[in-house]
Amino acid sequence: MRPGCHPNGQEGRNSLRRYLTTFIMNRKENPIMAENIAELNEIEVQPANDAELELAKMRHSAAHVMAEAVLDMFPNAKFAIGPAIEDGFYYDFDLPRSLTPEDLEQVEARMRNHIKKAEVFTRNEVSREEALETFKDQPYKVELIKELPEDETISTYQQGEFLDLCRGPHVDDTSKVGAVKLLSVAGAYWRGDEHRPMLQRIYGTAWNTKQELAEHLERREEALRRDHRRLGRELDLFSTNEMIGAGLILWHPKGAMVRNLIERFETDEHLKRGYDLVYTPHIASEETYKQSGHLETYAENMYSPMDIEGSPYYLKPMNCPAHIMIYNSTIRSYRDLPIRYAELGTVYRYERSGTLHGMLRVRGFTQDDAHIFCRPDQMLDEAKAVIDLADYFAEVFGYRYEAYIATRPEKSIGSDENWVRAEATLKQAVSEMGIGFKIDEGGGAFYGPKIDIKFLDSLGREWTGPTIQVDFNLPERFDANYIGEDGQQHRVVMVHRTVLGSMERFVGGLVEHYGGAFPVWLAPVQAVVIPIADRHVEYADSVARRLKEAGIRVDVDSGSDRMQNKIRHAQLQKVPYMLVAGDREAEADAVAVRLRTNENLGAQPVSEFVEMVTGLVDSKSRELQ
RNA sequence: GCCGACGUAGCUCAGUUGGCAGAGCAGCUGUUUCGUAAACAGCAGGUCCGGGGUUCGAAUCCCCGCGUCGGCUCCA
Repeated sequence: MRPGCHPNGQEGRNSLRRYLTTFIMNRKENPIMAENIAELNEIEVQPANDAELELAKMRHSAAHVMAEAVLDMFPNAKFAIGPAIEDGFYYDFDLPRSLTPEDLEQVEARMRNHIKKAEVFTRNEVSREEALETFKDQPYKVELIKELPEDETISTYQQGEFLDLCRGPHVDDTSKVGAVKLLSVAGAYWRGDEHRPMLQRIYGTAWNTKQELAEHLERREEALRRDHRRLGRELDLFSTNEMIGAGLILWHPKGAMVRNLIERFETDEHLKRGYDLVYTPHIASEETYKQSGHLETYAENMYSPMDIEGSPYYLKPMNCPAHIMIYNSTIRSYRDLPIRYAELGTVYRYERSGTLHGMLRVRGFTQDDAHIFCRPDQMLDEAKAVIDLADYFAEVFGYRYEAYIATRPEKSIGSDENWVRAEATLKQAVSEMGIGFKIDEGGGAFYGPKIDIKFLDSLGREWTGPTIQVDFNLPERFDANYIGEDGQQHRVVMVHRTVLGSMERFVGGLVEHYGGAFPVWLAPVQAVVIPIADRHVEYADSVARRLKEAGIRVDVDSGSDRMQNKIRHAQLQKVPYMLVAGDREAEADAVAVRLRTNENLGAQPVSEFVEMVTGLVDSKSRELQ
C-alpha cells in the first residue's frame, strides 16, 4: 500500500494472473517462504485435500515432461523453475531463440511421446557439492542450490534423459501425466525481478482425463465470450481510442446508462446511510501532495505537473487530501462526528503501458470514494456500517464474497496501541457482522490495517471489492483534529473506503459477471417493440410511448427486416424483453412478450407488462418475470 | 517499462514471390409486409495504425513511433 489513501484495487482479472499475483505477493510477505527456494520448483498451490494434492503433483510432473521435451529441441536450454499452478503448470526457460506457436505444438507432440513411454521418475538425494557439479551448466539451478538452507536435503528427479533439481514429489512415471495442453508462451523475469534476465515461460494446463481437459478449455472459452472488451464492443458500451490515448475509457450511451444507473443507486444509498456528498477539483497544487506524502512515495504513479503561473499543479491520483481539507475547513467538535464525505471522484494515475487492460486497468477512473472522520470509539460502528453497505451491494449485484483482514506490516507508522486497537476493531466489526474472514498477515498498509472484501463472480472468479482502511498517517500530516468533551484537541480517526472500487473496473467486472445480460434495472435498453408489419408500427409506437411514460427504456424496431431478424437482433443485444406487436396484439391492447432466455410469455395487456417490469426494476431483481 | 505476437472497411478476417485493395456480417437504398434467432436485390464503404527508408513499383521488405493482445514487473 501506498501512503495517503485507499487502494484502487487493480488486480489482474483472470484467475491465473490473479493467482500468480497472489503467489508473488505471498513470497514477498513471507521471507521464510521466499528463502525456501526449493519450493519454488515444486508445487505452488495450497492443496485443500488429497485429491488436489495428487492433481498438483501430476501437474508438476507435467512441467518436468515439458522440460524434457524442450531439452529434446534445445539441448543447450537453461532451465529455471517449473511449478504446478492453478489449473496447470509452467516452466521457465532460457533459450537461444524465441519460441513460436509452431514450437509449442512440437513441444506438445514430444510431450505426448514421453508420456506414452512411461518413463519412471527416479529420485536421488545428493550432496550440495554433487548437485553443484551436476548442474554446473545450469546457472539458474546453481543459484537455487547455493541459496538452499544448510540443512536442506537436496534431491534430483530424473525421467528419461531429463534430470532436474527438485524436491518432489512426482507421479510414478510419465504415463501417469494426464491430458495436457500447452496454452501460451510469455516473457517472465528470472525470479520475478525486472532487473534480471527475461526468460520464456510456457504455460500449460493438465487434467486427469480428456473430459476434464475439454471442460476446462470450455470454461476458458466461456470466459472469452464474457470478456468485457468483447462485449463492450458488441453491446456498444464503451471504447478506447488510439488518438485519445491508451487507458482512457470512452463511455458510449449504453455504457454510460449502466454506469449512471449504478451511480444513482449508490449515491441514493449513501445519502440514506448518512454520507454527505462533496465535489473536489481534478488538480491540486504541488504543496498538497508534498504535505500528503504522495510526492514522496506515490510520485511514480502521478503524471508530470503542469505549470500554472509558475506554480506546479498535479492531476489528482487520489481524492483524500481534498476531503481532508473540507474536514479542516472549520473547527470540529466531537458532537459533529462521524462525518462521512462521499464523492464519485475521478482520479488519474500513471500505469505502465504493458499493464493496461480494457476497463479493468486504466489511467483515468472514477472511484466511489468516501472518507469517514470519527472518534476512536466510533470506529467499530463505522466499520460495521461499511460492511453492511458492502453486503447489501454484493447482494444487489449477485456477488458472493470473502473477507480478509490485513494486519500490520513490518514497515509501518503509528503507535503499537493504535495498531492493536484498530486491528481488533476491524476483526470485531467483521465478526459482529457474522462474516467469516481470513487474516492477511502483514498485508496492511504501512499507515493502517484494512478489511479487503473480494467479490466472487458467476464463474467463481475473484474481483477486488470493497476495502476499508484505517489511516493513522494523513490526520497527522494534515493535523486533522476535533475538540473532545474535555475541551482538548484530539486526533481524528480517518477511514478510507470504497465499495465498488472504480466505476470502470466495477462495470467491466459486472459485464463479465452477467455475461452482458444485465438485470432489468440495469439493462440500457429494457425492451424492444417489434412490429410484425408496417401497419403495426403506429401501434408499436403507441406502446413505446406508454412504456416510456412508465420509465421503461424502450426502442421500436420499425425497420424492414422480418420479425425473426428483429428478434435475433434484440436477442444478440441481450435486451431483456422483445415485445411482438401484430394484429392480434393491437386488437387486444397487448404485446406478446418474449424473454431473452428464449421463453415466450405469450400476449399480455400492456398495463400488465408495465407493472411486471416496474416491479422488477424497483426490487432490482435479477429475474425477468 | 520488459519478452513475444498482432494492427487491412464499423466488426470478423483473406490478400501468393514486392506488381490494379478483397469477402462475409453490419450500414444505406429499393423490393417484400412476413407470428418468435438471419427475406431478396442493389449501392456505398479504405491514411492497408502513423512517420521515415529501400525499390521502377510497398498492405507486403527495413528502421522508428503509437496502439492492441498473452504474460512478467507494477498496482492491491
